[in-house]
Parts: sequence; structure tokens; C-alpha cells
Amino acid sequence: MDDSLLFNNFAKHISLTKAEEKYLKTLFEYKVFKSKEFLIQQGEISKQSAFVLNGCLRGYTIDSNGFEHVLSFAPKDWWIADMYSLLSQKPGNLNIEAMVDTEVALISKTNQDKMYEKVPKLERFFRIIIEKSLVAYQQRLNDNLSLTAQERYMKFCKTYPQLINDIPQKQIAAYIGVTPEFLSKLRAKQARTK
Amino acid sequence: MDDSLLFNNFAKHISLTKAEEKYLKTLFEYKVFKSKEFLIQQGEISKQSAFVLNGCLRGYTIDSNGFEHVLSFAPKDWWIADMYSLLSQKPGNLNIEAMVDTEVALISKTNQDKMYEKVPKLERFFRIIIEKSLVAYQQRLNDNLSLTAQERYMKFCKTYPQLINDIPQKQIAAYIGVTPEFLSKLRAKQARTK
DNA sequence: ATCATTTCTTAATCTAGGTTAAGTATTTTC
DNA sequence: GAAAATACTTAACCTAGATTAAGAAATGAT
Repeated sequence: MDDSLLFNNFAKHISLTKAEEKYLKTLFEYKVFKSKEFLIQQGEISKQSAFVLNGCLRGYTIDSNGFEHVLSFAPKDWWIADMYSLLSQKPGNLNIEAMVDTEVALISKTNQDKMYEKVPKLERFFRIIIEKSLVAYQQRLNDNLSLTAQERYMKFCKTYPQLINDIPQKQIAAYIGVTPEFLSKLRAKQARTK
Repeated sequence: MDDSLLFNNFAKHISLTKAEEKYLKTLFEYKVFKSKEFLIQQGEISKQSAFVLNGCLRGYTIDSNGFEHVLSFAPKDWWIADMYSLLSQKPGNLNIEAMVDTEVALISKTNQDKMYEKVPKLERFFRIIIEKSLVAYQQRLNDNLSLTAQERYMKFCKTYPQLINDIPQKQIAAYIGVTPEFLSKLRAKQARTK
């Protein structure tokens, strides 16, 4: 499987020697998930982080009324994990599911810890990745506190132009925090006034 | 100023030699902020991270209608920064303000970068701190997507029992995402049914 | 190609939470 | 310790977004 995307991703923040790359390759497992297959499901203890080589994943929770809430989409070149479960080694409440057939590079928690010992600069790499992720979640929380549904939808369209046409509208609704019916209404209104 | 809390905080995830501690002390600046004084204000480019030795800070944004939204409270033993502005070195939209007279240890971005070079295990320390913070924001976003205002308030009370009586109720409202009037209504209803 | 399933739309009705406004504590300041 | 400022409460009314329901469009499976 072609993992050049993974190593280009590393190269964005640190530079690895050929030897380090070779060592790293041994720590990852490459796998294809069919559309609608789960990488993990709520209630399980998460054992690995995933990097998307191709396709798209989504991380979502299901609340006590059975409604889904999308915490993140992971198109190609993105990292995704149930950080809560992975760190605490307690059962998580995140489902990570393939939205289409998806190629991923997986690294187990054990191997990730080994990796930090052997190649400490990866500690920096993941610090930076996580910092960026933190900023994005802070921003999104702030948007949920301060913007209307309409504004959140417009922002989503601007931020993820490539996803808009590729993923079902109800998933976007579950991401911005409205019902599919209301998003449909918003879009109809937007189309009318354009 | 007594900075033992800071070094106990480091000790939760890494162990430092006496020499390292001594070096680190030179990188921090100790400062007292009077109640209502700002560490940073929106529009400024953030230059430092803060650790609270005593007192309490709050990080909040002001939206286009003039409403405040609290992104985080930082009581003693907490780290706080405008991560977006600090990382991007662009003007931020976070205000960090002292809620009472507050002692903080400040480290500049420059010194933090130096620190990573000189004592690489701090890279690990901050990776872990940021991982935990990420998990907390994810959880909170999920709560905002899936819980009612009443449930979010009850969860806040359970999570921050020490803050409940120390901070104004309108700040809690601005944290859980409702108006002060509505929170007051919730509390009245809760008191009635108890 | 056809049937079944899923997704999207529209519309009527409902409700959690917002707005406005006025009054009552509680702090802060001098 | 009085006046001013801020925080909290209550209540009437309002609205963004939810719910319910039913039909239309698109997708998928055989």
C-alpha cells in the first residue's frame, strides 16, 4: 500500500532519516475498511490511532435519545483516534466508521509509546498535531456558543469545500448540531435568496 | 513567590533533575494580576502561556452581538493560553482576565521553544497536558451537541464543585451556553423539585 | 431494470431557551 | 456605611430550531 502520504505528513513538522522511516514503517499496520465498517465502536477500549491514506472516516457519538453527533470527519491526510479511550484505557463513547472504502495506516498505543522512546522527535510531531487539533476544537466550541445554525453551516462550507459534495447532508447536520430537516430548510432559504 | 505548585505540576508527568528545575526557573516570569486585569485581550498577538499559582483566570470571547462566551476557567494548578494566537502568531480573539487577584507563572513562546531544545522531556510533558486538554474540549463539544442546558449545568456542578460558589453565576451561564436569566430559571426549578 | 432502503424536502405544529423589562439582592467603592 | 454598580430573580412574550409526518428523489442491492 502506498504510504507516501503518511511520510509527507510527518515531513510537514519534522525531518526523518531513511533509517527512521524504515523503522517507523514496521510500527504501522495497513488496512482497508469497507464502507460502513467500524474501526472502533463505543464501549470498546481503543488500542490504536489511525491515519487516513485514502477515503474518509467519521468519528461520532450516539446520545441517550439515539441521535448521532459527528465530532470529526477524517478525509485523506488526517489523523483520528478516540483520544479519551486511548489515553485512559477505559471504554470510549466514540464510533469511528468508514464513510466509503478507506485505506488507513494504524499504529497501536504500544507501538506509539515505543516510537516515542526510539525517535523522540516524534514526540514533537504529535505535540504539534495535537496542538492544532486543540485549536480547531476550541474554535468549533466557540462557534457553537456564538453562531447561529446558518452561520455554522456557511462556515462548514468554507472550511470543508471538498467534503460538501461528497458526504450526506444529514452528516453535516450532525456535525454543525442541527436536525437534517432544519438544515434542509436553511439550504432552501439560502437558495431562494441567492 | 512560591512556585512549588508549578514543579509539582511538572512532576505529575515527568521527573526533573535539580539542575533542570533551576534552569527552568530562569525561563518563567512571576506576576500578580489584580482582579479584572487582563493577561491578554482579543486582537493582540499572544506571546506567552500562563500557569496559575493562586487565584483564578477566565478565557472568553466576545461575539458580534457583544455577548461573552467562556472557553475556560483556570483555577490554581491550571495552564491557560490563547493557543491559536500563540501558535499562529496572528491576532487572537481570546480575552484572558483575572477573576480575583491572581498569581501566575508566565513563560514566553521564545523561552518555551528554548526549553524544548534544552530539556526535551518537556516536549512530552506538554504533549500530555495538551492531549488532556483536547479530550476535555472534545467532551465539552459533545455535551453541547447532545445535552440540554439543565444537564450541562448539572455536569458543570459535578465537574467543578469548587468553582460553583466562587464564581458569579453569569459566568457559569456563559460557560454552559445559556443566558443568565435562563440559568436562573433552571436553578429555581431545580430548587423547587428538590 | 426493479425493488428496497436511505436521503432529502416541505409543511404544520411545538418547545427549549432567548428577549425585554422591572424589581430585588449583593458587592464595590469612596 | 451610603451610594453606585453589579449580580440575580421573576414573569410575560417571542423565536430559532425541534418534532412529526408524509411524499419525492436518489442510491444500492439483486
